[in-house]
Amino acid sequence: MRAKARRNRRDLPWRAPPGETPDPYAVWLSEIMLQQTTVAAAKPYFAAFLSRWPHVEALAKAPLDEAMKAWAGLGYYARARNMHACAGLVATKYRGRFPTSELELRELPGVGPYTAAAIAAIAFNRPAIVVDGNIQRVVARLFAVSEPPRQARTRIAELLASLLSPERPGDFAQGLMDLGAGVCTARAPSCGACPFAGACEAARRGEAEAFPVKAPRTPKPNRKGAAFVLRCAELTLLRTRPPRGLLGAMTEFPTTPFEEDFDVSKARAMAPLPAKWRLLDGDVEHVFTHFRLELAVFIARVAPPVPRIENYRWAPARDLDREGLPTLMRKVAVHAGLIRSGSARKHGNDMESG
DNA sequence: AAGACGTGGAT
DNA sequence: TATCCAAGTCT
Repeated sequence: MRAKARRNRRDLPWRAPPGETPDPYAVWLSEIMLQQTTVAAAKPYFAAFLSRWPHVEALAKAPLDEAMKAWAGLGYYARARNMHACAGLVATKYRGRFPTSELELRELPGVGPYTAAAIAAIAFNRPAIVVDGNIQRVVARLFAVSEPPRQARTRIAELLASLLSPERPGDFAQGLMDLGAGVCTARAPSCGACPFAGACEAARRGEAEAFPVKAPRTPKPNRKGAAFVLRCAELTLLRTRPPRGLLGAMTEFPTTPFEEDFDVSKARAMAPLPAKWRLLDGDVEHVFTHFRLELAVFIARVAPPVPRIENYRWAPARDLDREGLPTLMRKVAVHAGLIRSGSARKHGNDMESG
């Protein structure tokens, strides 16, 4: 079993070679990036961050907006704000060394019950009970847990702890996560390849896919709004969103609020300045976690000299990529013809497709 | 306690 | 096209 487990081990950039101790900073950074995010999406960001900020004190010294720019496109931007605050705290309060206890880790911004346990187990080999989405699924199937994971989290943790007390908590947690990611998958699990199939109640019933039980989902409302793309010479008008809430602290084109009953015909009055605003054909469509957005895009051009507008700034339209726009705003830029749809992202290497 | 909070890929 | 899903946290 151990040999097999080693063979099936995923080789990931934040993992230390077998037998070696991983860098706590890299473990922490990867765990923050992987929250609700696929491995494939996190990889290029992880590489870019580690290369640019090789240790926690370097990241702590970086201006917040630089960290936000580097995070742009990954989503859940509160993670980036908390990440930066956490780096500052570790650099000062802990002199650059991450605390090793689950309790202290849990107090760091952006570090919840899962991440605290994961860092304690993986980086410090502490006997923490690590329960992520993969492990919830594995345990829910093993015991045919009848409640959705969110309600059953404590019970799932207890069931997991009752299984065994692993010698190497970090390897145990990561092994279970790999099992969930590659065998005990959400859809079409490979029970025939699972070493625990014989002990699995869901598999015994032949209904592995029925677990974990799904919570009823709330429908996504539709919201509307408008964005304003203003050009002056080779510059375009940008601003920074408020530090909390949707896309908090991220760069954007001026926008209206996003509302269900938004009236596009009244949008021009909300523009950053009076101009000959032209409504572009077609909306920008974007799906957030909790609502769909149809964004109308207005464009206008003003003649130099470049007007100074409080709370706004002008940036070269040529290299908007360096502004670190969230995906919604990239779509606006594409729609307005400022950048091409295949234009290289900060970390991706996707080529122009047309 | 339950909603807010992004994005891209797979089905 | 619609829905689901991916190493959750904060309020």
